[in-house]
Amino acid sequence: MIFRINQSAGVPLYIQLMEQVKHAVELGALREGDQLPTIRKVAEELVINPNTVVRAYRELEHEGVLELKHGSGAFITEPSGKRAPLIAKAQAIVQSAIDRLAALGLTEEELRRIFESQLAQVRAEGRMEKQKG
Amino acid sequence: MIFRINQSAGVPLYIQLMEQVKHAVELGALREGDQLPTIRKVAEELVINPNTVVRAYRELEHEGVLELKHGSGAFITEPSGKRAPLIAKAQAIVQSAIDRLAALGLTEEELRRIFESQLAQVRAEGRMEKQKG
DNA sequence: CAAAGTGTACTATTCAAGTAATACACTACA
DNA sequence: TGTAGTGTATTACTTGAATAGTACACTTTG
Repeated sequence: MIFRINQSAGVPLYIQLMEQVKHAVELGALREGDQLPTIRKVAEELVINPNTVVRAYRELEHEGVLELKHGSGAFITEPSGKRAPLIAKAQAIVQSAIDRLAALGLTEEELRRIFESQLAQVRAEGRMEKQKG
Repeated sequence: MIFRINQSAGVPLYIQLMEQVKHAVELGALREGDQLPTIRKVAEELVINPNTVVRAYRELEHEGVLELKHGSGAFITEPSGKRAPLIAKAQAIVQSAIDRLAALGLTEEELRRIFESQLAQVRAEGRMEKQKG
């Protein structure tokens, strides 16, 4: 598991970390029992404070995604679920769309704004699932 | 111009407002000379503090997107540019992708994570334009 | 058993976002 | 000319994110 964070995104770092772990689990890249990188190691690699990583891990534990074992490490507890193929399919769709958009010469910022705008549209129309399943 | 904000998104409200104005300009929905809703009106509609709106508008002014005219209002200064058709095309691509994804029964959160993950991918590979043009 | 590596627990501090309330200054318009 | 509606300015406060540093407790491994 390799984390990528964006310091200037406005989104709290611990949220970014949480999202990435969740995504890896949803995709099946992380499975039940897998060990996550150490709090200290993550903090060191990303040059952020260990407390920030602690916060992310602890919230994930609270949500039942992983388990923190005192003295030994953080381990995934949530089974990858049957949705993994669905997520993989969705990922393919997104990838092809982003590829086309990148080829058009769009900026990341422009792309983000378009994405948010369209998402808000779908949300407002109630066409988006609110809970898994 | 109608604003939509998401209080629980983690993204600062003034940033959300800025992004939406920029997007409207990029898309050509807002043109040079168009007046934006009043600071007080926006604050009232969204039930947020006027200072937050002021901040968004002021930063947009600083970026040259709009002009604040004391006593009269906020007006777009930036021409819509030749990129409008490009943005419109991009928007169509995104819309069709999101429609397909929504139909799959994906959650907004799942979709966001997939989007961020793929975007990070493209960014890391340097396949994304960094400046307009 | 000892040491290294892990998570846990504190306290203090800094910074940005957002709220709240008030007063002021300029402009458009009847 | 006045008044309503606009942006401007200021001060104070609350909250959450993130940093910084230190000490402690548990587990694994040699």
